[in-house]
Amino acid sequence: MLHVDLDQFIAAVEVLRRPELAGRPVIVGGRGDPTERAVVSTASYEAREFGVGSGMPLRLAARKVPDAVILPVDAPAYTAASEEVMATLRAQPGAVVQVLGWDEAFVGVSTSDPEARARDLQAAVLERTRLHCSVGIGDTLVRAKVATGFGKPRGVFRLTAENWFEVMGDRPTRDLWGVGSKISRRLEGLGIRTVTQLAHADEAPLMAEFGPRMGPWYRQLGRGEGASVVDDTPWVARGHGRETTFQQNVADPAEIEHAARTLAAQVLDDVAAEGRPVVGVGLKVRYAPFTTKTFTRKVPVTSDRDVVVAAILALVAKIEPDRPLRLLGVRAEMQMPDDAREGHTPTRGGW
DNA sequence: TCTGGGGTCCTAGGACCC
DNA sequence: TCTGGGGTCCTAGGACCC
Repeated sequence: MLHVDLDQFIAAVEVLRRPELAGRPVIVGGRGDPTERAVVSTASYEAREFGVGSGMPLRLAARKVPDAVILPVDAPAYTAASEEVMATLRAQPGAVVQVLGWDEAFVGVSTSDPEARARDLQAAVLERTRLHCSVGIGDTLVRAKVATGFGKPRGVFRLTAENWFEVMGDRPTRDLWGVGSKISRRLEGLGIRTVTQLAHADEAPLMAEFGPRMGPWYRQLGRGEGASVVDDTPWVARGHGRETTFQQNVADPAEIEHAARTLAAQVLDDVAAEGRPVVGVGLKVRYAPFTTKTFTRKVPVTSDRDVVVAAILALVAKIEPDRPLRLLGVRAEMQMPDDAREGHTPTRGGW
């Protein structure tokens, strides 16, 4: 199968509608104001030259690139561009498309010449959307996904059982899709630093460290193995959440309750648009400087907004008084339809 | 230079029941 | 007379991804 990833997607969409920005360092994040609490969503390759990347505080990015063009995040524009890209992929003969986000998808195809297929796909996307993408070819989802990174920008790369260890074997486990900084550090505690070491590790210590599901799964990841079928079952959201980071920390209970009610109203609008009842609520708070706590609570299946708001306010009451808040988030879990996909192997946000 | 916002899934531990 | 073992449900927290 193929994995398609648009190159610097958000920055590219911005440059398309402002051609004069081509070749300039473009940084997209927050409301486009580098004095605010926000992070970089995407930086153009020109900006990356200065060491700017996704997730970096906008303030810091602005200092690194003094003449950067800093733009606000315009989600509707990216959604529209994304839909055109995905429609292009779906229009490919025999293609099964599994969307992973605004700028990514797996594309299942059967072909004797995957590289040619990948080039065709890049050409089709470029012609219809004027956007460039990179394509990974793999015999599993994991290998295709990892392969794309070697194809960037605008390239094609193939990763299969044949060359997996040759390409990935000596790399740190952090380079795997699903291994972040915390897991790679815990793996190091077990004496596992490289992909090859993970692939050949004993299962028992992995299970003891990560549990009965995740332990074996990490080892499988080290081998690049796992699902090899692209699944285009429509995605059904488990819930919706809204959160805000306060520009100044907030301690006033009345102000906190007001913020919670505002977030709850937005969440309930998103939930209502799906037409499924609520089965649980959650509250996330970040106390200054940066300690995060979550509270959750089941509710009897309901579509009554007042009932949901009351449940959320009951969680608000658990917030420690007199501790300034930096962030407040509200979430609602919805009842899942009986036919929704579940019980798949863990990919943690990956599918 | 302090660290967004939207999601998903897994694990541990306590409560409760038989 | 202090006490087993199994199962399920719920909450909190952690980790990852885009």
